[in-house]
Amino acid sequence: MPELPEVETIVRTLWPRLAGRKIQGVSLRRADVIFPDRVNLAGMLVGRSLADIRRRGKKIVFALTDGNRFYIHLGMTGRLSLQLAHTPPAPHTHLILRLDGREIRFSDPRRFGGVFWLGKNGSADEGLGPEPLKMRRTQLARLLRRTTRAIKSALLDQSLIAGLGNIYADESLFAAGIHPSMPANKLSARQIARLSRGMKQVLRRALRHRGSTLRDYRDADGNAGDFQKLHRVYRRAGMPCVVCKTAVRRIVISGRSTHFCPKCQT
DNA sequence: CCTTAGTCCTGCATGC
DNA sequence: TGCATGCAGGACTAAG
Repeated sequence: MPELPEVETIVRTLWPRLAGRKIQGVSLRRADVIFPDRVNLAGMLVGRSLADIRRRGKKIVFALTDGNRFYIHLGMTGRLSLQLAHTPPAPHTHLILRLDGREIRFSDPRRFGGVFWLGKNGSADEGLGPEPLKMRRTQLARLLRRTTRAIKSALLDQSLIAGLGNIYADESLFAAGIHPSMPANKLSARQIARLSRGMKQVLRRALRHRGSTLRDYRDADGNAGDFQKLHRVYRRAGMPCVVCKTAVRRIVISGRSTHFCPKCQT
């Protein structure tokens, strides 16, 4: 599932090559991936140029030179790719933006993702907490102090911290040596410090490895990431902890599978 | 406040 | 071999 490192990698592979390009045409193959559904996307996009593409949380935010903006959320299985126009589109390609000889294509088999029109006034920050890589330890402490939920659950809450998903929440908690069930407001100052550091370290490493490809994720050029090889707990239930050899456990928190080492995480 | 369960959806793994 | 079933989960909603 694309989380912060995957989404950031897509933006980094997309934007440098698309700066200023004009959208020549729009092919909407499934109208129900557009929100709100009344938006005439083609009418708003054709003839406009790309002023910016950036990431906010897990959103890919497109800015047009006329001041309008929209974002794409990839959900579970969404992909955004830059391909030559003559390449046959992958199955479940819902939206195509034709540029010069190339196209930006949005595909998403499971359709948990979508294209969200913001217009000139809508904000991509809506519903999102701060960026984890820009967060200071004190800010993290402030956020976590005011909730009693399990820390794992808090890390997944985009309105608290924007960009972590199931993989990086589990990996961050392992890096910090914190049990995922621990109530967020019970973390010691020391644990907060370890989490602040561990979370950023995990995200930066994942960025360096261009994200994690378990099945679906690819960057805009179709390349897989390789951080999945460095996962220390995620989807490693029953396998020995890389630090202490204790079997990694899998439990369910907030309906999400959660992986941790019972010895290293307390 | 919190949690759980259900919803959306398809592809893949499993089991008979 | 082929079918049915279960599971994965990001974000949201409803219910308890």
